[in-house]
Amino acid sequence: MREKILSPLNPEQERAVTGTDGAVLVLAGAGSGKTRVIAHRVAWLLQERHLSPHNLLAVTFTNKAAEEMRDRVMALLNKDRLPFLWIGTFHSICARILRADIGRLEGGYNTYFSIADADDTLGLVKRILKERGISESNFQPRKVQSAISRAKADALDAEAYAEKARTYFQRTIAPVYREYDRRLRESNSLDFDDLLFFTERLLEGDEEVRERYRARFLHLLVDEYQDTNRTQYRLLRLLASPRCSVFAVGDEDQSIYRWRGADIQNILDFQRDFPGAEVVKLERNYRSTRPILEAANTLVAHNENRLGKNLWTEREEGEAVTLFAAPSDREEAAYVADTVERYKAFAEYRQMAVVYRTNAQSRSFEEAFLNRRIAYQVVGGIKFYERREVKDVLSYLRVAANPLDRISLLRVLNVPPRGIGKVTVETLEDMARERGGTLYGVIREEAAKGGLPPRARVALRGFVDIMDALDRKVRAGKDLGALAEFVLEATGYVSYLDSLKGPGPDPQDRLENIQELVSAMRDFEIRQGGSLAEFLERQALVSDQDSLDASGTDTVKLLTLHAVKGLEFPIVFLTGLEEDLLPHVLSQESDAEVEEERRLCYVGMTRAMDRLHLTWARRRYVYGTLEDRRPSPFLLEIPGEMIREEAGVPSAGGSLLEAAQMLERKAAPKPQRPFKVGCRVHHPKFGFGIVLSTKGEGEDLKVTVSFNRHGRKMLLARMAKLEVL
DNA sequence: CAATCCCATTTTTTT
DNA sequence: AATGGGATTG
Repeated sequence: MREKILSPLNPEQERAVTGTDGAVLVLAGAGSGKTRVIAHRVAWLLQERHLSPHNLLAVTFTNKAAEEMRDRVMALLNKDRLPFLWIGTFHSICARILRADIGRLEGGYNTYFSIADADDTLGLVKRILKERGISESNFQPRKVQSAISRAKADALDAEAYAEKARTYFQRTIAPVYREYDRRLRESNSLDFDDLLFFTERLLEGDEEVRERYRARFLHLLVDEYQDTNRTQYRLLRLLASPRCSVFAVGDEDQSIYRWRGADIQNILDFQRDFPGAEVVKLERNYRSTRPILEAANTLVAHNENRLGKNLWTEREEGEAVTLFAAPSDREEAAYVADTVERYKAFAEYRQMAVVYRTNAQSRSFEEAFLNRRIAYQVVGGIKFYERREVKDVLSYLRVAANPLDRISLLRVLNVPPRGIGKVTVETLEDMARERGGTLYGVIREEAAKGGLPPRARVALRGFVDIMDALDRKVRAGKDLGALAEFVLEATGYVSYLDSLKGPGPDPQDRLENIQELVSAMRDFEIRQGGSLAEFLERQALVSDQDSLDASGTDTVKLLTLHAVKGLEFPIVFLTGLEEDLLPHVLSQESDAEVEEERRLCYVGMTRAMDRLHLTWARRRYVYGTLEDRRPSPFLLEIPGEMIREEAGVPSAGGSLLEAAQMLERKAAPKPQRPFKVGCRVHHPKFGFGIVLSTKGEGEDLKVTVSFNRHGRKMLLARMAKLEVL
C-alpha cells in the first residue's frame, strides 16, 4: 500500500507528500502533477499517519475536481467509499457549515436558505436601482453588483461600507447595498459572497463552532491556492488551529481570477503568513513537449510579479508550435476544422480542444464544425442552469424548498402567464409590507379571501393550488424527477413554450433543456440519493467544468481560457490571438491586468501535450460589424524561431515580421481614425473617459464614451472638444 | 393584462 | 447578431 502511494512519485513530489506537519507550500508548475500530489498526500495521511478521514479538509477549485480527488484517493486506498472525508470547493464547504449553524448568526436565517445566483442578484440590483430612481447609465447594475461583491470580500457589511464610503459612487450605492442585503435576508437567501462572508462571521464570532471545527481539522489542503481571495484566506486562518497543518498547492503563473477578487498576494506571501513553511517546487513537467513548454516559458517570463521557476520536460522531441494568420474569423474556424479533420485519421475528437478568450468566439467554430459534421461540445457559455426555462422550473422547486424565497417566487408567480399582472403584484407587495407578513403568506390569504378583484383572486388561487400540491409531493418524499414533471404538468409549461414561437430560441431546444433537467434530477436521485434541498444546493454551485461530460462521448471541446484551467489535451488550438482580444480591451488599464492576460495565454499554451496551434484573424465580426484586427502583442514576446508559421490559404501571407510591422505602425501616431474603441479621451466638461464605440464617419462621426464621473455619453465628434490621450 | 414592436446595448472571464 | 427593456396596442 505504501508502495502504491509513493512509488509513482518523483523525489520532489514525494517530499511534498510526506512533508512536515507544519505548513507546506507546493509551487507546482503546469503539468507537474499537483492534483496527484494532493491526492497522494491525503492517502498518505490516512494510510501511513493513521489519521481519520474526519480530520482532513481538502479544498478544490471545482466540484468536478473534488469528485476526481475523492476517486483518486479511494483508488489509492482500495476503498469504494470515504464518507467522512470532506472535499469540496470553498463555496460548497461553507454552504455545508452554514446549513448546520446559520441559525446562530443574527439575521433570522434558517437551514433552508436558498443560494441566489448571479442572475438573481443582478435582477435584484436592477429592481432596487429602479425603485430608487438611480440612473442605470451612471450606475450600471453590473458595476454595482461587483462593488457589493468586492465589499463582501473585504469583510465590509452594508453598515461598514456606508461608513467608509467616500466617493460619489460609493455614497450612492451604500443604501442600495443595505437594501440588497435586506431583501436577501427577507428571502432567506444568500449570494455567493455571503456563503464565504457568513461563514467567516460565524467562525469568528462563535467560539463554540470555531473550536469544533478547529479540533476536527488537523490538516487543511488547498488546491489552486493562487486563485483564493481575501475571504478564503481569512477562512483558512480561522479554520486552522496552531497545530493544524496547512498544505497549499498552487502556481502563481496560473493565477487568472483577479477580476473575481482572487489575490495573487496570498500565494506570494505564504511564507510570511505561515512562518517556517516548507516550500517545495515542482518544476518537472510531465505533460508537454519541449517546443511547447519553451514557448510558454518564454512568454510568461515577461511577467514581473512572480516567484519564478524553471519548468523542464524530458520530452525533448516534438512538433513545433504553429501560427496561422487567417484572413477572417470564418477562415480561422475553417482552418481549425480542417486541421481537426486531418488529425481525426489518427486521433480521437476528445483529444482536441479549441480555446478562446471570450465565449462569443465559439460561434464561428460551432458553425464550421456543424458543416463538417465534427462532433463537439461547448463547455460553459450560457450555462445550462441559467437558461430561462430551466430556471423557471427550478424556481418553483426553490419556493417549495424555501417558501421565503421571494426572488424565486416573484419569478414564477406569473410564469406561465396566469393573469397575475404588475398591478396585482405591487398590491400584494404593499400588503405584505403593511401586515409585516411574508409575500407568500399574503398570497395564500388573498387567494382564499380578501379584497382583490375576483379575477386576480382566481388567478392567485390557481397558483396556490399548484404550490400546495407540489408541497404535498415534496413531503411525501416523491422522487426528484417526479417533482419536476409535476411542475411541468400542473403549470402547463410545455404548451406555454409552444406559444413562445417567433424570435428567440427554438421552443424545441427549450423543451429538450427541460427534459435534460428532469433527467439530471433523476440522475442525482439515483447516484447520490439526494434530497431536493441537496439537489438545489449542488445545482447552485456547479461550475463550467462540471458540465464536461464524463460519459466519454467523443467530442472536440470548445471552451474559454478560464474554463480550460486544470485540463490537458494532446492537441490544442489557441485561437483569436489578437490585440484587444488577448489581452482583452477591458483588461489593459494596468500592468497587473496585462500580466493576468499573459498568464491566461500561458495557461492556454500549457494545456497542450503534443501539438499546439496558435491562430488569429485579420478581420473579425464584433457586435455585428466587421473590424480590422492586429496580432496579439504576446505573439511578439515569443521568439520567431520557436514558432513555425503556417501558410494556410495562399493569399494570406501573415508572418511574424509582418506582425511586428503592424505593431510598429500602431505605435506611430494614427491620424486617420483618432477615436479607437478602448482609447482614453478627455472632455473639458466630463473629464476622463474611455471610448466604447463609434458610429458613422467624417462629419457624422459619433463617439460613445464612458466617463469616469459622468457615465455614458454619445457625442458628435466634430462638436465635442474631445482630446485623445 | 398580455402581446407586439422598436430601440439600444452588449460580459471578458465565473464560484 | 441577439437580447432585453420600454412603450404601445388590442
